[in-house]
Amino acid sequence: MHESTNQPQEVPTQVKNPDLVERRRRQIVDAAAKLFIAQGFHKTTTRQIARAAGVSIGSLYEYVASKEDVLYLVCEFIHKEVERGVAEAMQRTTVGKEVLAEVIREYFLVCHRMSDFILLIYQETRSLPAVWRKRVLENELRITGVLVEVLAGLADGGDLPAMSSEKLEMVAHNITVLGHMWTFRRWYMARRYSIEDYIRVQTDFIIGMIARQT
Amino acid sequence: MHESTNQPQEVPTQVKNPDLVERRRRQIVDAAAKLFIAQGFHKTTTRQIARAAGVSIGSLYEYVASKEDVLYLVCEFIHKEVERGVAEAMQRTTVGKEVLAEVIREYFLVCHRMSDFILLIYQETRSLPAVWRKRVLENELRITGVLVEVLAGLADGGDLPAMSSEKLEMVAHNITVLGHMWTFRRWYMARRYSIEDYIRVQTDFIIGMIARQT
DNA sequence: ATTATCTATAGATCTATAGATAATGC
DNA sequence: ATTATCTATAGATCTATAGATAATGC
Repeated sequence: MHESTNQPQEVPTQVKNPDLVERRRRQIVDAAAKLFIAQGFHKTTTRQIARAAGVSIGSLYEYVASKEDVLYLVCEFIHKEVERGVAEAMQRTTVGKEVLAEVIREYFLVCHRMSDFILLIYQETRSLPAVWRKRVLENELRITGVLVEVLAGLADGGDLPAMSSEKLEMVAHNITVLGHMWTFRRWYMARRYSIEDYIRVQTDFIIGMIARQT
Repeated sequence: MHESTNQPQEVPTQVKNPDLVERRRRQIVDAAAKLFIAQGFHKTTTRQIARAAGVSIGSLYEYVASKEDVLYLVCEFIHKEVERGVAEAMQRTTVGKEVLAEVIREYFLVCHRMSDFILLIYQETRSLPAVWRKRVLENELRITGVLVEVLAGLADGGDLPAMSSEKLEMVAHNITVLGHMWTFRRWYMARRYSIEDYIRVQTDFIIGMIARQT
C-alpha cells in the first residue's frame, strides 16, 4: 500500500510566508478557542473570530478556506497541548512502587487544567467535515496510546500485574475516559469532590480494577 | 424553600387539545431525532423537520416556539427511553450472586441499543438554552440514580462489599460513563470487540474495582 | 512587482410569523 | 365561533469573495 495515494491534506492558505502563517494562525486559534468555549462553534461568527484575533474578515480567509478550517485548527492545537501535557507529566513520574498512582494523578491533573478544551472536542467534533473528524479521532487515540506505552512499561518492569495486551489497552481507555469524566460531569462532581478527592477515589478504583486481572 | 418560586416551565404550544399536542409532538420528535442524528442539530433546518414530520412549517410553530424547543423535546424523549430501558432491565435481573454482573450487562446493552441517542445528547446539550440544559443534566443524574439504588440494594443484601455511600455513588457514575464510552469510542472499540466482549472485559474490571474497597 | 491586508457587499440561507383557509362542534 | 392548518414571505444573519489599498523588497 502506497502512502502517497493518501494526499495528507492540510488547511490551505493564500499567504506565502510560513512564519507569518504560523503567527497569524496562532492569533486566530487563540481567539477562536476562547469564543468556541464561551459560545459554541455555531453561535460564533467568522467576524467575531476575526475581530478577536485582531485581523479583518478578509485576512482571516487568507489563512483558512472556511469556518470549519478554524475549528480543525483549534482541535489540532488542543490535542497538541494535551499530548504535551501528558508527555511532560509522564516524565515527571518517578520509578518504583507508586508509579501507577502518580501516572493517574498527573494525567487527571492535565484533564483538570484542560477541562474546557477537552469538553469542546467532545461537543464540536461532529461539526467537522469527515476527513478532519477522522484526524481528530486519530489524535484522540494517540493520547490513549501514550498511556498504553506507560502501562506496558510498568507491566514489563513487574510494577503491574501482567495481563493481555488487549486488557492493558482497555485499562488505558478506561483511565482516559475517567479523566474526561471529570470534565463532562464536573458540573456535578465539583459539588462534592475537589479534584484531589476525585483523584484519590478513582485511583483506588483503577488499582482495584487491575489487581484482580490475570 | 418554596418549590412554587420556580415556575416549572414547559415547552409552549398554541394548540388547545392535549391529545393532539402529544400526537403531533411525537411525530415531530421522531422526525427530528433522526435528522439530528444524521446531520446534527445546526445543519438540520426547521423546514426539514416539518417535512419529515408530515406537517407544514407553520404548524410546526404551533407546537413549539423555537427550534431549540424541538431539541429539548428530543432530549426529554431520549432520557425517558433510556430510563425506561434501564428500569426494565433492572427488573429482569434475578437475585443472588451474579446480580451485579447482570445489572452491568443489562445497562450496557441499553447503551448499545441507544448508542446514537446517547451520542446526540453528549454532542448537542450545549446548543440548548440554559434552563433546559440544566434539566437535561438533571435527567442524566436521574439515570445514574437508578444505578445507585440498585447498588445500594445489593450492598444492603450483602451481595456487594459494604462501602461508603460516597464511593457507591462514584461506582454508579463510573458504570454509567463506561457504558457511554461504548457509544462515543465505538468507532474504535467495535474494530476489536463485539458488545459482548466489551461487557465481559469491563464487568471484570468493575467487579475488581469494587472488591478492594472498604 | 509581489505579497499581505482591508472594506464593502453579493448571494445564500434560515427562522419565525402574518394572514388566509379549512375543519370541527355547537 | 373556535380551533387547527397552510402558504407565502419579512426580516435578520452570516459566510465567503471581489476588488481596492497598503506594505515590502528588489
